[in-house]
Amino acid sequence: METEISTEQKILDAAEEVFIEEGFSGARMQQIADKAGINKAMLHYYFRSKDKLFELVFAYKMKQFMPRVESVLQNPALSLLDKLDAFVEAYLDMLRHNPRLPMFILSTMNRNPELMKSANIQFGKWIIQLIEEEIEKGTIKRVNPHQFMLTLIGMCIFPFVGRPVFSAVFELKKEAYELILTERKEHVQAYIRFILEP
Amino acid sequence: METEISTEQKILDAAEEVFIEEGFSGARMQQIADKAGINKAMLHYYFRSKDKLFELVFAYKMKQFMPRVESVLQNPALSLLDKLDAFVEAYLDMLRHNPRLPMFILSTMNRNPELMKSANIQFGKWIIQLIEEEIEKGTIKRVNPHQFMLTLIGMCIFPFVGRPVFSAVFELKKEAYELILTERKEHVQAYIRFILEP
DNA sequence: AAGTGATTTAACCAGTTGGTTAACGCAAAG
DNA sequence: CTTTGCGTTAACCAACTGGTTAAATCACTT
Repeated sequence: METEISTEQKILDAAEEVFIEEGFSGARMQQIADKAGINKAMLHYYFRSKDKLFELVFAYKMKQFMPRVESVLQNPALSLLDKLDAFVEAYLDMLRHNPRLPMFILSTMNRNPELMKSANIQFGKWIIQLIEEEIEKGTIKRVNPHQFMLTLIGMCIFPFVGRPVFSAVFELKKEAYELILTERKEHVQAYIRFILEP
Repeated sequence: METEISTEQKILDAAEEVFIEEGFSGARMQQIADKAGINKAMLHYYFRSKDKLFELVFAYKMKQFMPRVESVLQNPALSLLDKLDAFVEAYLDMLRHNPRLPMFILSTMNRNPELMKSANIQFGKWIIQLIEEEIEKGTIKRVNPHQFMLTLIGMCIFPFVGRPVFSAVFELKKEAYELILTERKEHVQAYIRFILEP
């Protein structure tokens, strides 16, 4: 049985694909219409303009990109190490299912930094505070929280945004790079423990 | 005294700025002409087409982006740790002078992976081989060379491509982020020693 | 001064782009 | 059966885009 997909949703799906592949200025309304299997005028009927359509797609993708970790972070039964482990686990899984997401968000934000409004931002402060508390308590080694988080997030994201360059420089074929991505989770988690465990 | 700048060079400089700011599809030939202070027809007189002009700019920027480390890597007077230290030192300095370079290269390569031809690629193999040799000799700890290099390069590049997102999430103002970039070098070098020193 | 080749300009052009419009189809409501 | 309002379409449009052209200007040689 076929699930009915509304025209609106077909447009959003197509727009997502095209914007991620081509970026805002590279994307063409006609291309989105074709991919959605509809008339170009429908795009403007449902979403007034290219800008509006892009805003919606971007906000949706941004939500996906920002880790939803409030519940994990606030779970008192978990140590900081366990929390970070869970974060890396979930985040790397999500990225493997959306490998082009990071480049889409990062490159869009680079040309349009004010777009950040559409995102939930709170968890940054929480993590920093959490790290500082644990350092005070002496349960983890003393590190610079921002430098540490920059490295940690970079370790998750860079394999995806840097893939073409990295696999060219180190002459890694598709399968070899896939293997690296598979093993990345353990590697990052080992890094966390190695850096933080007293 | 004023140094004469050829029209050709003025165009290249302007094209570089515009392509880096806007990307290929976002860049406009008229904008490049305006920035170079010349007529649009001159662009086509000196460089046949937008594609040709972009290719030149990209190849030039790619050369800048790829670290030139042959001499350092092959200097037998330096230990691997010293070589990596020197690499990080030089590379982070270069990036601080060209903060938008990484995003330009990475996003272009993501949409156009075959452009890699224009780059010198050899140093990847050398570094991997070097790391494996040192592991054999027991002078550094046993690590997965590719995972290690992915982390190391990511540590250098991510602060630049991820800046807008990161500074928003952690609510870092310009000065705070600049400080982090300043301290990044030491942080990366400390990481290298911490991971590799037996 | 006239010729010559490279450089520069304004005007132009055809194709593309985001966006609009007016008519049409069609199901539900009256 | 007619009306009403949403969904859909083809045709259209003005602005913009990369690219061209023919004439003008400049620097230099003869």
